[in-house]
Amino acid sequence: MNSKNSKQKIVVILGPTATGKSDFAVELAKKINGEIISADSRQVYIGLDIGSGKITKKEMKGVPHHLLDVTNPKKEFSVADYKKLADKKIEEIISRGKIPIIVGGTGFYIDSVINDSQLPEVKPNKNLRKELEKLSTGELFKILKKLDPRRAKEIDAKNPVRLIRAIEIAKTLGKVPKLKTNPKYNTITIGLDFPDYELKERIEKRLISRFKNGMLDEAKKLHSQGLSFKRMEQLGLEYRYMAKFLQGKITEKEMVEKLNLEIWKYAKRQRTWFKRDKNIIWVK
RNA sequence: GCGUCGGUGGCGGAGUGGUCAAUCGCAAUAGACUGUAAAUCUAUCGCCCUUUGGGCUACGGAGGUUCAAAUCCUCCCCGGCGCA
Repeated sequence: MNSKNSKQKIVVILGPTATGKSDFAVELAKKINGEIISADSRQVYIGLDIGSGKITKKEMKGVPHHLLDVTNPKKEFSVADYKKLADKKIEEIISRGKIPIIVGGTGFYIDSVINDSQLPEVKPNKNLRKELEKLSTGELFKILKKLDPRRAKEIDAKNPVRLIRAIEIAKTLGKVPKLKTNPKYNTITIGLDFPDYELKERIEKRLISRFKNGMLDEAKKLHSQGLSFKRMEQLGLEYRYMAKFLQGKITEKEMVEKLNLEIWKYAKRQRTWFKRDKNIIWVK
């Protein structure tokens, strides 16, 4: 009771894409003397601006923003990287006597921070992954089962990404440690959302305006700076379909149609993730 | 008008006498998520019944052949193409 109340307060603003989280956060930050920490797996990359919906300097209205532009898109970035940086930023903000406001749509990143998830300290092993990628999920599952029956029992046996990472961990640590969580902050979480038809409309309008604002040029520029189309496709959504278009794999019409649909589907996936947290205060 | 190819589930598209409520892809719906998370993956997906199961209605329409038809035959309707 007491210990809970003595915990530092932090605010989280989340919700599916295109719900106006950034603007909402700026207004709140001004009111409560806060600083914003972005929780967006794409906005961490330098140069992914229009396509990722990164807030502009002007839109920040003087409110400090953190964890935007922290790495090069050619490099891989992960939750673990995010968590380390976010933990540090939170402490810094608190030490300044201000309130940290975590804002974004990447649920996995947000949860890792507010739950203080103890992710296994095992770095990605490129060579191992390359080898494992050649195997079928059935084979991968067998390997994991031998290494760590406990983890094998609960893992998604058909998801190669999950299986490979689990094997990677088990190979170095002997097994995959049970995930420990231990929330260290007193978190208040606000969720922003809209009814389906309205969110779809917002997604469509936003996509049009992104193209108008030179999103395609941004993609071309990124490529000319050495970002491969393969990597761009990995980044998903806007970047994925612009990369396909720029390679002539799809037409412009297909790109736009596919994007509207895929962004909507993404929004629904985000909602599914957020449903697990019953403490979110939804504003619709 | 003649010829020809075709009309299949929300869409695309397999199937060409039985093992078909009908491969597959897309969409849709629900979901998972321990360093790729805008990523990756799963389930369901004609209607009804509580079921490993059963019933019903279905493959443009109407008849017919057959023990059995989405699959064969006849006529009709619709679309593409070719020739007039």
